[in-house]
Amino acid sequence: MRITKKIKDEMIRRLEILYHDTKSALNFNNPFELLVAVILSAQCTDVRVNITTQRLFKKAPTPHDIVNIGITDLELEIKDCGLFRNKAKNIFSTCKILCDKYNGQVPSDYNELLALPGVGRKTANVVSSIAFNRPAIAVDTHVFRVSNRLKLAIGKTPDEVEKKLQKAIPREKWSNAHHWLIWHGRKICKARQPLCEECSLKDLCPSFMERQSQD
DNA sequence: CTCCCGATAT
DNA sequence: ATATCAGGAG
Repeated sequence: MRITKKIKDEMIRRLEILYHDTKSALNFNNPFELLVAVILSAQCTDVRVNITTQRLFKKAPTPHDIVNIGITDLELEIKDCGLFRNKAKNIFSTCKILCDKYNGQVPSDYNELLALPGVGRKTANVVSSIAFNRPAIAVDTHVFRVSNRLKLAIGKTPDEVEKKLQKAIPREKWSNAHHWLIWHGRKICKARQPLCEECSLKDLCPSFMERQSQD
């Protein structure tokens, strides 16, 4: 069944009320720290990333420092986050580029962000919107799952869901809505056992309706 | 599509 | 035991 524009607006309205004061769960003090944290966050909890970055930035706070400690030590530093060989290689290469091309700074241009190794659309959107205040909806695992369950934006890929979310949500709310959807996914609309009974959107949610009518 | 991958929740 | 965790590259 199709979800009307009116219902989607009501979903957004309720999410905004519920999660209006939420922000990034990743700890960072500047765009560079955010960039590294987001690269590390792939297939890893934010709690684990925050423990790792705190330790890492104490030893190597700048791109230059990370290039100096080298890939092998970097691998050991970030091992707990998983996918550590890929992440270490990407963070190292990205830091080298930041030093060589950008004077040790993170570029604010979207396409330049996207061109960095280990930076895909999701990471570029997060850095772009949080660090540089550009409207963007980063579609991570939570945003993807919640959007599909609510049928707020249906898609087989994150890119597809991103495009549909951009149509469903006014541009000035994009960056905030990204956080509303994440927090809803973390607290209520969880991957394994969603807390549908506690969900303030259950009367609007097609997935909950379907689940109801089964038993 | 597959591979990368340790920590954690269920 | 196994699904999942703020994905991206080949």
